[in-house]
Amino acid sequence: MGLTKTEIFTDEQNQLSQLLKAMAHPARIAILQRILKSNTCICGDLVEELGLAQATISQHLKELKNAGIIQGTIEGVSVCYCINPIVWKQLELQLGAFLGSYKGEANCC
Amino acid sequence: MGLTKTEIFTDEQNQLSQLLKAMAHPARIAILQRILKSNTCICGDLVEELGLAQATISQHLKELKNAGIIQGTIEGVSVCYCINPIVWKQLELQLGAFLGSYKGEANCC
DNA sequence: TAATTATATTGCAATATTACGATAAGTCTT
DNA sequence: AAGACTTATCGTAATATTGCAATATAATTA
Repeated sequence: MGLTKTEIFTDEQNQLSQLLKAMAHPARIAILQRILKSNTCICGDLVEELGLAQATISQHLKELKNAGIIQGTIEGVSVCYCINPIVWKQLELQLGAFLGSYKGEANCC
Repeated sequence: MGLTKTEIFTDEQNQLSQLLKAMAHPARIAILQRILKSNTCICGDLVEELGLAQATISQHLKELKNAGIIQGTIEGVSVCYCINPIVWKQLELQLGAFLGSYKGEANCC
């Protein structure tokens, strides 16, 4: 096995889990935080700032890009990455609704 | 390799990525949604409602429990799971701050 | 055009995850 | 205690992820 059974879940569940998975790595959180901080985009600064090899950073960026969370633009020699506003907003809404649907303590456990 | 370099990240980054990872699977999202819906807890209903084997569900529950997102109480023959309010709130805050720190479009890409 | 710089891709080894059957462990009923 | 029932754990096979060196690709500069 070892293969997630996506067929049995809703599109929403699969989609949300994809986005979460893309963010579920400390390096990718660090990358996103870095992008959020320098409101402007960044590029290979990451390789210096995080302690990971260039190939590894590039791979993490690719995953974030594949998930649609960030987008990259070629800027001369380097590449400039930034948040994809649409996906980010969607994530914010979806996650907000999900997390917010918990109505504290009450009855259980 | 194949081993995440947690040493080089902050506790916050590692912790948040752990929580996200625990939720980053459609089955575990489905489980959480199920728990959120029946505000009360649930148990082996999941095995019937999701189309996964009992061992698989049990494993997913264990992961959610290990991450601290849910907690289980033995209730006679069955086990009752529910949200851990403290961790949930923390997640809500941390993620809210993270996602909310993006100040739309502006300059880039 | 050649050298330089920045990023992407490939190939690989180590480790992690997913799913499940089989089985163990625990609780309840009789 | 014996059986029924629920949940956990173990073992295993398939697949995915992580990280990096090496190399390829692309743009800029000399």
